[in-house]
Amino acid sequence: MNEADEKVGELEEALRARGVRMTRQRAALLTVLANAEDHPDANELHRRAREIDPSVSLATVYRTLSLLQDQSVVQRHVFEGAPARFETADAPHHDHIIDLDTGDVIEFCSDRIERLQAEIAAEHGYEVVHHRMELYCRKKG
Amino acid sequence: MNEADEKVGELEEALRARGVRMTRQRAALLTVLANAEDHPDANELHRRAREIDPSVSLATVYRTLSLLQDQSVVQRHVFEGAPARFETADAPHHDHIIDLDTGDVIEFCSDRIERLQAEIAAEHGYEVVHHRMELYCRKKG
DNA sequence: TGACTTCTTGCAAATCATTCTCATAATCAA
DNA sequence: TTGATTATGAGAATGATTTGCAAGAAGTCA
Ligand SMILES: [Mn+2]
Ligand SMILES: [Mn+2]
Ligand SMILES: [Zn+2]
Ligand SMILES: [Zn+2]
Repeated sequence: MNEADEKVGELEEALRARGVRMTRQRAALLTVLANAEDHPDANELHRRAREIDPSVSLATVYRTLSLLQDQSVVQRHVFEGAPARFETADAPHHDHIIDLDTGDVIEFCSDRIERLQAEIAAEHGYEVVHHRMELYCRKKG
Repeated sequence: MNEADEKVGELEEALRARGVRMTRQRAALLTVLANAEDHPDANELHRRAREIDPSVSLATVYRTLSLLQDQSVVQRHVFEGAPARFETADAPHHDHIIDLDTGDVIEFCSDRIERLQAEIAAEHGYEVVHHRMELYCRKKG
Protein backbone atom coordinates (compact mmCIF):
# COMPACT_ATOMS: atom_id res chain seq x y z
CA MET A 1 0.00 0.00 0.00
CA ASN A 2 3.03 2.21 0.51
CA GLU A 3 4.91 1.23 -2.59
CA ALA A 4 1.80 1.41 -4.67
CA ASP A 5 0.85 4.84 -3.35
CA GLU A 6 4.30 6.05 -4.22
CA LYS A 7 3.85 4.62 -7.68
CA VAL A 8 0.54 6.44 -8.06
CA GLY A 9 2.14 9.74 -7.13
CA GLU A 10 4.93 9.28 -9.64
CA LEU A 11 2.53 8.28 -12.37
CA GLU A 12 0.30 11.29 -11.75
CA GLU A 13 3.32 13.57 -12.00
CA ALA A 14 4.65 11.93 -15.12
CA LEU A 15 1.27 12.11 -16.80
CA ARG A 16 0.70 15.76 -15.81
CA ALA A 17 4.14 16.54 -17.21
CA ARG A 18 3.01 15.05 -20.49
CA GLY A 19 -0.01 17.32 -20.51
CA VAL A 20 -2.55 14.78 -19.29
CA ARG A 21 -5.26 16.23 -17.06
CA MET A 22 -5.56 14.50 -13.75
CA THR A 23 -9.22 13.92 -13.03
CA ARG A 24 -10.81 12.26 -10.03
CA GLN A 25 -11.64 9.16 -12.09
CA ARG A 26 -8.20 8.89 -13.63
CA ALA A 27 -6.58 9.09 -10.21
CA ALA A 28 -8.94 6.40 -8.94
CA LEU A 29 -8.08 4.09 -11.80
CA LEU A 30 -4.35 4.71 -11.36
CA THR A 31 -4.67 3.75 -7.72
CA VAL A 32 -6.53 0.60 -8.61
CA LEU A 33 -3.99 -0.33 -11.26
CA ALA A 34 -0.98 0.37 -9.05
CA ASN A 35 -2.42 -1.81 -6.32
CA ALA A 36 -3.47 -4.68 -8.57
CA GLU A 37 -1.34 -7.75 -8.29
CA ASP A 38 -3.36 -9.69 -10.82
CA HIS A 39 -4.60 -9.17 -14.38
CA PRO A 40 -8.10 -7.69 -13.99
CA ASP A 41 -10.45 -6.97 -16.87
CA ALA A 42 -12.28 -3.69 -17.47
CA ASN A 43 -15.29 -4.72 -15.43
CA GLU A 44 -13.23 -5.70 -12.44
CA LEU A 45 -11.25 -2.48 -12.67
CA HIS A 46 -14.54 -0.61 -12.79
CA ARG A 47 -15.74 -2.43 -9.70
CA ARG A 48 -12.55 -1.58 -7.82
CA ALA A 49 -12.48 2.02 -9.00
CA ARG A 50 -16.03 2.55 -7.75
CA GLU A 51 -14.86 1.70 -4.26
CA ILE A 52 -12.66 4.78 -4.42
CA ASP A 53 -14.98 6.99 -6.46
CA PRO A 54 -18.50 5.63 -6.99
CA SER A 55 -19.11 8.02 -9.86
CA VAL A 56 -16.64 6.39 -12.25
CA SER A 57 -18.43 4.99 -15.28
CA LEU A 58 -17.44 1.96 -17.30
CA ALA A 59 -17.07 4.10 -20.40
CA THR A 60 -14.49 6.20 -18.62
CA VAL A 61 -12.66 3.11 -17.44
CA TYR A 62 -12.30 2.08 -21.07
CA ARG A 63 -11.35 5.58 -22.18
CA THR A 64 -8.77 5.89 -19.44
CA LEU A 65 -7.31 2.48 -20.16
CA SER A 66 -6.83 3.49 -23.79
CA LEU A 67 -5.18 6.69 -22.69
CA LEU A 68 -2.88 4.89 -20.28
CA GLN A 69 -2.03 2.37 -22.92
CA ASP A 70 -1.05 5.15 -25.31
CA GLN A 71 1.10 6.58 -22.53
CA SER A 72 2.71 3.17 -21.98
CA VAL A 73 1.43 3.08 -18.44
CA VAL A 74 -0.67 -0.04 -18.87
CA GLN A 75 -0.56 -3.07 -21.09
CA ARG A 76 -3.58 -4.83 -22.49
CA HIS A 77 -3.68 -8.60 -22.99
CA VAL A 78 -6.38 -10.52 -24.77
CA PHE A 79 -6.25 -14.14 -23.70
CA GLU A 80 -8.34 -16.80 -25.40
CA GLY A 81 -12.08 -16.44 -25.14
CA ALA A 82 -12.10 -13.73 -22.50
CA PRO A 83 -12.40 -9.95 -22.29
CA ALA A 84 -9.15 -7.97 -22.31
CA ARG A 85 -7.07 -7.91 -19.14
CA PHE A 86 -4.79 -5.14 -17.95
CA GLU A 87 -1.67 -4.62 -15.90
CA THR A 88 0.74 -1.77 -15.27
CA ALA A 89 3.61 -1.57 -17.72
CA ASP A 90 6.31 -0.91 -15.15
CA ALA A 91 7.42 -4.52 -14.78
CA PRO A 92 9.99 -5.81 -17.26
CA HIS A 93 8.74 -7.73 -20.28
CA HIS A 94 7.23 -11.12 -19.62
CA ASP A 95 4.82 -13.60 -21.13
CA HIS A 96 2.04 -15.63 -19.55
CA ILE A 97 0.98 -19.11 -18.61
CA ILE A 98 -2.79 -19.47 -18.33
CA ASP A 99 -4.12 -22.26 -16.14
CA LEU A 100 -6.98 -23.72 -18.15
CA ASP A 101 -8.71 -25.09 -15.07
CA THR A 102 -8.49 -22.19 -12.65
CA GLY A 103 -7.93 -19.25 -14.98
CA ASP A 104 -4.82 -18.31 -12.99
CA VAL A 105 -2.26 -16.26 -14.86
CA ILE A 106 1.45 -16.87 -14.19
CA GLU A 107 4.22 -14.68 -15.53
CA PHE A 108 7.51 -15.87 -16.95
CA CYS A 109 10.26 -14.70 -19.22
CA SER A 110 12.82 -16.61 -21.21
CA ASP A 111 15.71 -14.70 -22.70
CA ARG A 112 16.47 -17.67 -24.88
CA ILE A 113 13.01 -17.65 -26.42
CA GLU A 114 13.12 -13.90 -26.87
CA ARG A 115 16.43 -14.27 -28.70
CA LEU A 116 15.14 -17.08 -30.88
CA GLN A 117 12.09 -15.03 -31.81
CA ALA A 118 14.30 -12.20 -32.99
CA GLU A 119 16.44 -14.64 -34.97
CA ILE A 120 13.45 -16.17 -36.69
CA ALA A 121 12.03 -12.80 -37.60
CA ALA A 122 15.44 -11.77 -38.96
CA GLU A 123 15.60 -14.90 -41.09
CA HIS A 124 12.45 -13.67 -42.78
CA GLY A 125 13.76 -10.13 -43.15
CA TYR A 126 11.70 -8.76 -40.27
CA GLU A 127 12.28 -7.20 -36.92
CA VAL A 128 9.91 -7.90 -34.05
CA VAL A 129 7.95 -4.85 -32.95
CA HIS A 130 6.12 -6.78 -30.26
CA HIS A 131 4.92 -10.28 -29.73
CA ARG A 132 2.49 -12.39 -27.88
CA MET A 133 3.20 -15.73 -26.31
CA GLU A 134 0.73 -17.55 -24.12
CA LEU A 135 0.98 -21.08 -22.79
CA TYR A 136 -2.43 -22.58 -22.03
CA CYS A 137 -1.59 -25.23 -19.45
CA ARG A 138 -2.88 -27.81 -17.08
CA LYS A 139 -1.32 -28.90 -13.79
CA LYS A 140 0.92 -31.91 -14.18
CA GLY A 141 0.37 -35.25 -12.44
CA MET B 1 -6.68 -27.54 -57.80
CA ASN B 2 -6.04 -31.25 -58.00
CA GLU B 3 -4.44 -31.71 -54.67
CA ALA B 4 -7.06 -29.58 -52.99
CA ASP B 5 -9.94 -31.46 -54.61
CA GLU B 6 -8.42 -34.70 -53.42
CA LYS B 7 -8.21 -33.21 -49.96
CA VAL B 8 -11.88 -32.25 -50.10
CA GLY B 9 -12.89 -35.77 -51.02
CA GLU B 10 -10.90 -37.26 -48.18
CA LEU B 11 -12.29 -34.77 -45.71
CA GLU B 12 -15.86 -35.44 -46.77
CA GLU B 13 -15.29 -39.16 -46.29
CA ALA B 14 -13.62 -38.76 -42.94
CA LEU B 15 -16.38 -36.51 -41.71
CA ARG B 16 -19.16 -38.78 -42.97
CA ALA B 17 -17.42 -41.67 -41.20
CA ARG B 18 -17.62 -39.69 -38.01
CA GLY B 19 -21.35 -39.23 -38.49
CA VAL B 20 -21.26 -35.71 -39.84
CA ARG B 21 -23.92 -34.95 -42.46
CA MET B 22 -22.52 -33.64 -45.69
CA THR B 23 -24.61 -30.74 -46.81
CA ARG B 24 -24.21 -28.55 -49.88
CA GLN B 25 -22.94 -25.66 -47.76
CA ARG B 26 -20.51 -27.78 -45.79
CA ALA B 27 -19.04 -29.17 -48.99
CA ALA B 28 -18.71 -25.66 -50.36
CA LEU B 29 -16.89 -24.46 -47.28
CA LEU B 30 -14.60 -27.49 -47.30
CA THR B 31 -13.68 -26.72 -50.89
CA VAL B 32 -12.97 -23.12 -50.04
CA LEU B 33 -10.85 -24.11 -47.06
CA ALA B 34 -8.91 -26.78 -48.92
CA ASN B 35 -8.08 -24.29 -51.66
CA ALA B 36 -7.16 -21.42 -49.38
CA GLU B 37 -3.48 -20.66 -49.22
CA ASP B 38 -3.92 -17.77 -46.83
CA HIS B 39 -5.64 -17.18 -43.49
CA PRO B 40 -9.10 -15.85 -44.39
CA ASP B 41 -11.65 -14.63 -41.86
CA ALA B 42 -15.28 -15.72 -41.69
CA ASN B 43 -16.46 -12.97 -44.01
CA GLU B 44 -13.93 -13.79 -46.67
CA LEU B 45 -14.75 -17.48 -46.39
CA HIS B 46 -18.41 -16.57 -46.79
CA ARG B 47 -17.61 -14.54 -49.90
CA ARG B 48 -15.66 -17.42 -51.42
CA ALA B 49 -18.24 -20.03 -50.46
CA ARG B 50 -20.98 -18.01 -52.15
CA GLU B 51 -19.10 -18.33 -55.43
CA ILE B 52 -19.67 -22.07 -55.19
CA ASP B 53 -23.10 -21.98 -53.59
CA PRO B 54 -24.76 -18.56 -53.39
CA SER B 55 -27.22 -19.76 -50.78
CA VAL B 56 -24.62 -20.20 -48.02
CA SER B 57 -25.35 -17.85 -45.15
CA LEU B 58 -22.81 -16.26 -42.84
CA ALA B 59 -24.44 -17.95 -39.85
CA THR B 60 -23.79 -21.31 -41.43
CA VAL B 61 -20.21 -20.37 -42.18
CA TYR B 62 -19.73 -19.73 -38.48
CA ARG B 63 -21.60 -22.87 -37.49
CA THR B 64 -19.61 -24.99 -39.91
CA LEU B 65 -16.32 -23.49 -38.80
CA SER B 66 -17.15 -24.41 -35.21
CA LEU B 67 -18.03 -27.91 -36.30
CA LEU B 68 -14.83 -28.29 -38.30
CA GLN B 69 -12.83 -26.94 -35.42
CA ASP B 70 -14.36 -29.53 -33.12
CA GLN B 71 -13.47 -32.17 -35.70
CA SER B 72 -9.90 -30.85 -35.83
CA VAL B 73 -10.28 -30.02 -39.49
CA VAL B 74 -9.69 -26.30 -39.12
CA GLN B 75 -7.82 -24.10 -36.72
CA ARG B 76 -8.94 -20.68 -35.59
CA HIS B 77 -6.49 -17.89 -34.87
CA VAL B 78 -7.32 -14.55 -33.32
CA PHE B 79 -4.61 -12.06 -34.15
CA GLU B 80 -4.47 -8.60 -32.59
CA GLY B 81 -7.37 -6.31 -33.32
CA ALA B 82 -8.90 -8.37 -36.08
CA PRO B 83 -11.68 -10.91 -36.53
CA ALA B 84 -10.73 -14.59 -36.24
CA ARG B 85 -8.90 -16.20 -39.13
CA PHE B 86 -9.01 -19.81 -40.22
CA GLU B 87 -6.88 -22.43 -41.90
CA THR B 88 -7.05 -26.17 -42.41
CA ALA B 89 -5.46 -28.19 -39.65
CA ASP B 90 -3.64 -30.65 -41.91
CA ALA B 91 -0.30 -28.83 -41.87
CA PRO B 92 2.05 -29.57 -38.98
CA HIS B 93 2.09 -27.18 -36.05
CA HIS B 94 3.44 -23.73 -36.71
CA ASP B 95 3.23 -20.22 -35.37
CA HIS B 96 2.85 -16.88 -37.17
CA ILE B 97 4.63 -13.69 -38.05
CA ILE B 98 2.22 -10.82 -38.80
CA ASP B 99 3.49 -8.00 -40.98
CA LEU B 100 2.19 -4.87 -39.26
CA ASP B 101 2.30 -2.84 -42.47
CA THR B 102 0.76 -5.21 -44.98
CA GLY B 103 -1.16 -7.60 -42.76
CA ASP B 104 0.65 -10.52 -44.39
CA VAL B 105 0.84 -13.69 -42.33
CA ILE B 106 3.97 -15.83 -42.49
CA GLU B 107 4.27 -19.26 -40.94
CA PHE B 108 7.24 -20.62 -39.04
CA CYS B 109 8.11 -23.26 -36.52
CA SER B 110 10.98 -23.55 -34.11
CA ASP B 111 11.52 -26.84 -32.35
CA ARG B 112 13.84 -25.11 -29.94
CA ILE B 113 11.17 -22.65 -28.88
CA GLU B 114 8.59 -25.41 -28.60
CA ARG B 115 10.97 -27.33 -26.35
CA LEU B 116 11.72 -24.31 -24.21
CA GLN B 117 8.03 -23.62 -23.79
CA ALA B 118 7.48 -27.14 -22.48
CA GLU B 119 10.44 -26.75 -20.13
CA ILE B 120 9.17 -23.49 -18.73
CA ALA B 121 5.70 -24.89 -18.16
CA ALA B 122 7.23 -27.91 -16.44
CA GLU B 123 9.26 -25.65 -14.15
CA HIS B 124 5.96 -24.26 -12.93
CA GLY B 125 4.38 -27.70 -12.57
CA TYR B 126 2.35 -27.44 -15.75
CA GLU B 127 2.09 -29.13 -19.08
CA VAL B 128 1.26 -27.16 -22.19
CA VAL B 129 -2.10 -28.05 -23.68
CA HIS B 130 -1.73 -25.54 -26.49
CA HIS B 131 -0.09 -22.22 -26.98
CA ARG B 132 -0.14 -19.11 -29.03
CA MET B 133 2.88 -17.27 -30.32
CA GLU B 134 2.66 -14.37 -32.71
CA LEU B 135 5.44 -12.06 -33.81
CA TYR B 136 4.16 -8.66 -34.91
CA CYS B 137 6.91 -7.45 -37.22
CA ARG B 138 8.07 -4.79 -39.60
CA LYS B 139 10.35 -5.26 -42.60
CA LYS B 140 13.97 -4.60 -41.77
CA GLY B 141 16.08 -1.87 -43.36
C1' DT C 1 -10.52 34.13 -6.69
C1' DG C 2 -13.15 34.52 -11.05
C1' DA C 3 -13.67 33.90 -15.98
C1' DC C 4 -12.51 31.27 -19.99
C1' DT C 5 -10.96 27.77 -22.92
C1' DT C 6 -10.38 23.15 -23.54
C1' DC C 7 -10.81 18.70 -22.17
C1' DT C 8 -13.66 14.92 -19.57
C1' DT C 9 -17.48 12.59 -18.06
C1' DG C 10 -21.87 9.87 -17.71
C1' DC C 11 -25.42 8.14 -20.19
C1' DA C 12 -27.38 5.96 -23.80
C1' DA C 13 -27.15 4.57 -28.32
C1' DA C 14 -24.07 2.50 -31.82
C1' DT C 15 -20.58 -1.02 -33.39
C1' DC C 16 -18.92 -5.39 -34.65
C1' DA C 17 -17.99 -10.13 -34.60
C1' DT C 18 -20.24 -13.94 -33.26
C1' DT C 19 -24.14 -16.74 -31.50
C1' DC C 20 -28.78 -18.02 -31.05
C1' DT C 21 -33.95 -18.72 -32.11
C1' DC C 22 -37.27 -20.64 -34.81
C1' DA C 23 -39.83 -22.01 -38.72
C1' DT C 24 -38.60 -24.44 -42.90
C1' DA C 25 -35.80 -27.50 -45.65
C1' DA C 26 -32.48 -31.15 -46.42
C1' DT C 27 -29.93 -35.55 -45.17
C1' DC C 28 -29.75 -40.34 -44.88
C1' DA C 29 -30.90 -44.84 -43.05
C1' DA C 30 -34.58 -48.05 -43.65
C1' DT D 1 -40.48 -42.90 -50.62
C1' DT D 2 -40.74 -42.18 -45.82
C1' DG D 3 -39.66 -40.58 -41.43
C1' DA D 4 -36.65 -39.24 -37.71
C1' DT D 5 -33.09 -36.29 -37.11
C1' DT D 6 -30.29 -32.52 -38.07
C1' DA D 7 -29.08 -28.34 -40.82
C1' DT D 8 -30.20 -23.91 -42.76
C1' DG D 9 -31.44 -18.84 -43.61
C1' DA D 10 -33.08 -14.72 -41.75
C1' DG D 11 -32.95 -11.90 -38.41
C1' DA D 12 -32.86 -10.89 -33.53
C1' DA D 13 -29.79 -11.21 -29.50
C1' DT D 14 -25.29 -10.97 -27.29
C1' DG D 15 -21.24 -9.02 -25.07
C1' DA D 16 -17.29 -6.28 -25.14
C1' DT D 17 -15.96 -2.03 -26.52
C1' DT D 18 -16.68 2.63 -28.64
C1' DT D 19 -18.98 6.86 -29.58
C1' DG D 20 -22.15 11.20 -29.72
C1' DC D 21 -23.68 14.62 -27.01
C1' DA D 22 -24.98 17.80 -23.35
C1' DA D 23 -23.33 18.90 -18.87
C1' DG D 24 -19.38 19.23 -15.73
C1' DA D 25 -14.48 19.70 -14.33
C1' DA D 26 -9.31 21.09 -15.09
C1' DG D 27 -5.87 24.18 -16.02
C1' DT D 28 -4.59 29.05 -17.25
C1' DC D 29 -4.15 33.71 -16.55
C1' DA D 30 -5.66 37.82 -14.77
MN1 LIG E 1 1.64 -9.91 -16.63
MN1 LIG F 1 -0.98 -20.86 -40.42
ZN1 LIG G 1 8.14 -12.38 -24.60
ZN1 LIG H 1 4.28 -23.18 -31.58
